[in-house]
Amino acid sequence: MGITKTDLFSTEQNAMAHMAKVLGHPARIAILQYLFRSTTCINGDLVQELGLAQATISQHLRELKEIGFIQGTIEGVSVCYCINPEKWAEFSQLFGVFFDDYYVTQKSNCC
Amino acid sequence: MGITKTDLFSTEQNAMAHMAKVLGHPARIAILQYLFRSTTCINGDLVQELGLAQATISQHLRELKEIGFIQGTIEGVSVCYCINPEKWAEFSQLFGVFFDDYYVTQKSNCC
DNA sequence: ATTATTGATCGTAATATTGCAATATAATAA
DNA sequence: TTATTATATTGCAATATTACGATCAATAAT
Repeated sequence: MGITKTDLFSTEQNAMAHMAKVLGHPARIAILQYLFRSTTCINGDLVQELGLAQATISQHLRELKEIGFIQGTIEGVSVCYCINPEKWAEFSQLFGVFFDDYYVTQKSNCC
Repeated sequence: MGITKTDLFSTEQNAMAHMAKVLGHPARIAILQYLFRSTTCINGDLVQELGLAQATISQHLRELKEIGFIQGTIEGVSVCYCINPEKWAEFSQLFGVFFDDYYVTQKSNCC
């Protein structure tokens, strides 16, 4: 099939999985880490930095933007991309809660 | 293509992405959350709990086990699955560091 | 021994993802 | 206007993922 049965799961579970999925590619991890440090934040730099084609980078940027990890501002001919601070904090918290939930709700370690 | 160019990225970036990718499916999120709370931790319960076929659950469990999120112990005919505490702590920390890295290394918010 | 029961694996169909060349678009410069 | 530069989109090929029926291997119950 290849299609995920999203209707079997809660909105939160689907959202969590979607967020993780977007982080599930090394190019997107690398883009985010590059944006952490970038002062210029011009899209074109990324094509130099990573070894991927411009079209491929553009696609990854779109995915990161769609879910909200990053935001883009048009600056003349180029586009300035950077982390979306509000969303970043939100996602960071969601992941934290997910991982901590194990410690909070744990009943017994039966194996 | 459909193949990820892992050689373009660091071991850490690939590891991070792989970990996120495994979390990138709602069934696997649901399985983990179920294991948080389970006291019996028998595999078969998951087939009842989620609405997926046994073969599908088994595949998801394998992925979770391969990367180390969970561990399985054979108990006669059935298999007892639960969170791997050491790995859980490790992965939790890696995600934390990744998200916090933004705040630590941030130079300027240029857009 | 025979027959459930449990869970893993195999094979396969349907769909998704990755990557890139080619092309389109949009803003500025000459 | 025309060229140039920067990014987005489209279309496609290759590969990966998701899901499940069928089957297999191992133990348990009869």
